[in-house]
Amino acid sequence: MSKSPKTFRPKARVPKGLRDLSAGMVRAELRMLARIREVYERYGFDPLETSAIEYADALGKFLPDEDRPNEGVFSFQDDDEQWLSLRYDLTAPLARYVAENYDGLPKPFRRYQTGSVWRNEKPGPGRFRQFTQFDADTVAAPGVAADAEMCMMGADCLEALGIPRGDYRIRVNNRKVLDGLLETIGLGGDANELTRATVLRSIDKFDKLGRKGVELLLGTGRKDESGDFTKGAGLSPSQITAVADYVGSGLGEGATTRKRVLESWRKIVGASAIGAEGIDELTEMDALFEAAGYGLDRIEFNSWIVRGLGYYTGPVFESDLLFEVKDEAGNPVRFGSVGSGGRYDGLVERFKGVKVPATGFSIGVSRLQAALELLGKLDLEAVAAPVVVLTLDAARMADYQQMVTELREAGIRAEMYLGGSGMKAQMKYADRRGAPVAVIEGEDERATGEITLKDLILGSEMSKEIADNTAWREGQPAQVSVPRARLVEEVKAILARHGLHSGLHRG
RNA sequence: GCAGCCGUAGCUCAGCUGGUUAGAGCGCUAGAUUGUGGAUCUAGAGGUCCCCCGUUCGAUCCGGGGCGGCUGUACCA
Repeated sequence: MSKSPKTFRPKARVPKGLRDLSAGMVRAELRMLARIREVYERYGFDPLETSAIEYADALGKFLPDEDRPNEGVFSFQDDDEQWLSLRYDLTAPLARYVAENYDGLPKPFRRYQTGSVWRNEKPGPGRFRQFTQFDADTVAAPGVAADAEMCMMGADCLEALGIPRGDYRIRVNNRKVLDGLLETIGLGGDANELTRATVLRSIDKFDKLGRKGVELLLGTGRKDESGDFTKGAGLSPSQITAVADYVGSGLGEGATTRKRVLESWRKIVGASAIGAEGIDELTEMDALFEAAGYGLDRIEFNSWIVRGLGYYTGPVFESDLLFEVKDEAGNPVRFGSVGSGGRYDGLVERFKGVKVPATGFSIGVSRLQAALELLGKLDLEAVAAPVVVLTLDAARMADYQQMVTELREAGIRAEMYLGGSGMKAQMKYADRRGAPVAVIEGEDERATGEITLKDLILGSEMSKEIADNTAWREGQPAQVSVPRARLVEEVKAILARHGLHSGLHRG
């Protein structure tokens, strides 16, 4: 029990679902963004930035009310009492931007955008409350060529990020096909809207639960591992069979080509006008994929891709990683899609009252990065640490400053030690920083007009063979004395020996 | 949101049927070594035992509530 008066000490902790990114992670993300940007630029998209905060009503759907102002989005009230929200994706702000600037934009309007988005929901593996997305969208393009382009570009991005062909798949479906299926089994019309939503959500879970699980969800319901029960759609046995047959139709021996998949779907939903339209659209996309040489190893038609309800109106697609990801403990982690998109013809209409067809693709950069990190495929060490100039004499700081400046002017990443500890600690600091070279100028050196350069990379290797500390220190391994005037050249020589160019990048 | 498990130093964890000063390993800071990274030895710093309420003479331990974490599920714009 503390008897001292209470002093308030805030607990230092990052809010849940949010995280700090250290140097390696930030650099890794920047590199990922650069690679995606290159692909988007090559496809002819232009950058756009919009604000992170929007009026809540402009984002739509999640209008905060007094009781539950934070359902899904982070919202707060401005001075004038208007509700503001942190953007939860980059598409809704795009719709606002397009509506606001409609007359001045070239149409079709093609833009890419990256940035943080925020969602007030439960975090999970690779799922954060603040995360980075990288979107490309084409607005005012009615034909499915725009959708096909998104799929191919998505594949290009994943490969540009170092994911080999075959380790990912762009999975494509069409909401019109799903609507056709529902119509075919007698679930058309306004009265069945809720049931339709439940059926679509069940189909979406095929990947996770398999045919058996989906059939339970379509029927009476399903109990999960924790004993929690999910209510089913309550379909009849024949309806369940029809849906399950459709979901299974894109798989296995029947799916040797995309055309085959479309043929089997046409048999199931072709009688419905909307279903036939959806299949015609996918047929057209297939022709474009073929013309561009994007085979089944990159893009497939997939019956269980549904995506969010009440949003997409035509082709929908997502990119999935096909290999298993395991966490630190070796348990498999289910990562969800690392990119997704589709056609949304109604978003701009909210503002303008006229339909503006649009399609887009969004890469979940943070989630993809988390997956690559667990795979050990994230390149974390591509920037060389700075050369460290030791500061052994407080009265000679100007000399050290001069050395650092010379190195920097030569394009070498360098810093002088700015802490308050002695030489041993300074060496430890240089070591921990991963510095390739330590520059030492103490009394001894100054007397002779020389400086000591210590090759820390070489020294680290040599230390493995030296058992005795005294010998290790007295031997002063991997260090040379050189004239002060040759500082830059000699440091460069050591860096070159380790394949480092100027200390800025690894060779 | 719902369900299950969990919550003790920076990290990984001990801890007596509820009893006075809560421990270890690793890590951190420093000394041994007038100016040298690893190893070794030594010392030091670091804890409202998640929070609140209750039971009790007394709670890190028992009960209730809350918060947080993990897993499953729901949702995923």
